[in-house]
Amino acid sequence: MKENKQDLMQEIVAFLKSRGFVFPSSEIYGGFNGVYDYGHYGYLLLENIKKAWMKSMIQERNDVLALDSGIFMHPMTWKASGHVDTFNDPQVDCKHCKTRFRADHILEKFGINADKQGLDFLNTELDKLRAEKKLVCENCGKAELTEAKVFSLMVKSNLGSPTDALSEENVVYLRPETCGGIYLEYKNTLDSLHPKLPFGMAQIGKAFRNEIVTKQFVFRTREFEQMEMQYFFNPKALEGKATEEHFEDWKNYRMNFYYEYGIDRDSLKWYKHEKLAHYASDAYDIEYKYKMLGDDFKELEGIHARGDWDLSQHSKFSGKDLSYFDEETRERFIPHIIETSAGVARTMLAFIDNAYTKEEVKEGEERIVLKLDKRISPVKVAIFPLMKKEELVNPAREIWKDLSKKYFCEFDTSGSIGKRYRRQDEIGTPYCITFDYESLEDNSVTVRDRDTMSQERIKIVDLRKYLEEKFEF
RNA sequence: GCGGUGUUGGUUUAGUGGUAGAAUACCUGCCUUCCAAGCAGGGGACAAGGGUUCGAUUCCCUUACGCCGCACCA
Repeated sequence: MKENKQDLMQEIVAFLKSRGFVFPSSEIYGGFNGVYDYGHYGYLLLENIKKAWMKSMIQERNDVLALDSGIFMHPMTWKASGHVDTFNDPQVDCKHCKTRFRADHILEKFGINADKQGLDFLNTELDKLRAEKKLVCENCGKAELTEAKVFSLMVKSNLGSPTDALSEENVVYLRPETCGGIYLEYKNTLDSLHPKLPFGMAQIGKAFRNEIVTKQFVFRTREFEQMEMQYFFNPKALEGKATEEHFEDWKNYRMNFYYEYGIDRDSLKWYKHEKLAHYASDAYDIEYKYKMLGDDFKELEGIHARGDWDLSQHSKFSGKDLSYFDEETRERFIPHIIETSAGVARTMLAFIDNAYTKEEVKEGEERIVLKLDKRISPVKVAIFPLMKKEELVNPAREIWKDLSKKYFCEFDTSGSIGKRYRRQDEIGTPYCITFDYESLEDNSVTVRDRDTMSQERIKIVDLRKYLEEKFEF
């Protein structure tokens, strides 16, 4: 099992590199830890996943609005959110065996609740334990633990003038999550688009974290992309839903997204957070069982009830009124929030993990197929002339030209026809169209299906209609 | 971050103190054509830096990156 896990992971990583999906960053300089680059097909796949998310979250709802906010934000943003002061892991090292622990975890073992506490508190408590000679290394047993130190997960920039940059008070950070932008543009959105509660704001974008450890391919990276939505509602609405109902609705809606795009139901499950942030009332994660990780479940998306904490904090720090006046209840209040937050790369990897299939085609011969949902396949249609002869190549190219106006298409003349089919199977192209000698006579082409490998003869004039039906969602 | 281990064409790998072979992929030509056919030809690699040595891809050190375990994951 362990060997399988490693093998499949390495196999898929090599596959994604050799087929132009995912490259390690800066490889010609020896590599750069914690960042990955996406090649042609990887980019197309990511775009399709993001489009699918936007369609589901915005286009097919009438209560969620789009946003694209900056990566740089006012420094106060992260003070209000608590990131500057608490978005870090206070660490304690053992001088003897070099093992590193989280300070709050050590204290919790002694029954001291140290969650989200400042350094002073942690060190005072650690000192007390040290004085009682209780503070020993869990690993080697020696009493040589250092004091708690902070490793900030926030990525600093040197934006601004040199004098500004020197001031600790005005450090500009790269956003560690995208939702901050939503809170900051909540008021402008309310004032310009006048949505009524309940409504949501959604955005996709990059975020940055100075992770101490980055491992397991694209699972934990320092630069990553998020798809986030914040849903604002009145928890006391007379006619409306209660918080729990909103929460259940969003849980179902998000889980259905993965079902609808073809992820196996058995590979998805809920994880309930037992330890909640002090402002949160409920928190669940959607987890996916990665075959390439030896069937380990890993977080895909979080759905969290955040109360009115975020808007209250930003209201307090900015001095601006972020409340909402409910015509129905004649009440003014700070809306509560349910957040859905998914990682783009993890989602992509889950789709690939789920779609990566090896099939026996003939005796002892297998093919690799990416059985992706048609809607997210990087390339929709590939067009081949049966042979590399002018009389076949030219009309085939005309078909490619026409279909390319509507779909992402490839045109390939190299190698045997079988080889070209296999190549498209590997990148998940749902349909291959072959123009042969017969086509010159009957104005028809062969359409070959990725999953069944079956073929149909279709009139060239009917191709658009045929594909439209196939891609009808 | 700690410990272990590794790094040879795009990918998968063989091998060596005297600068390397293969499979596959790719390109060209011929031929063939509906599921990775054949023939001929071609381009392509010892992670980086330093040391030992007449000579280092090979031995030693450092760094980078990967993998496994531990720890960590707002």
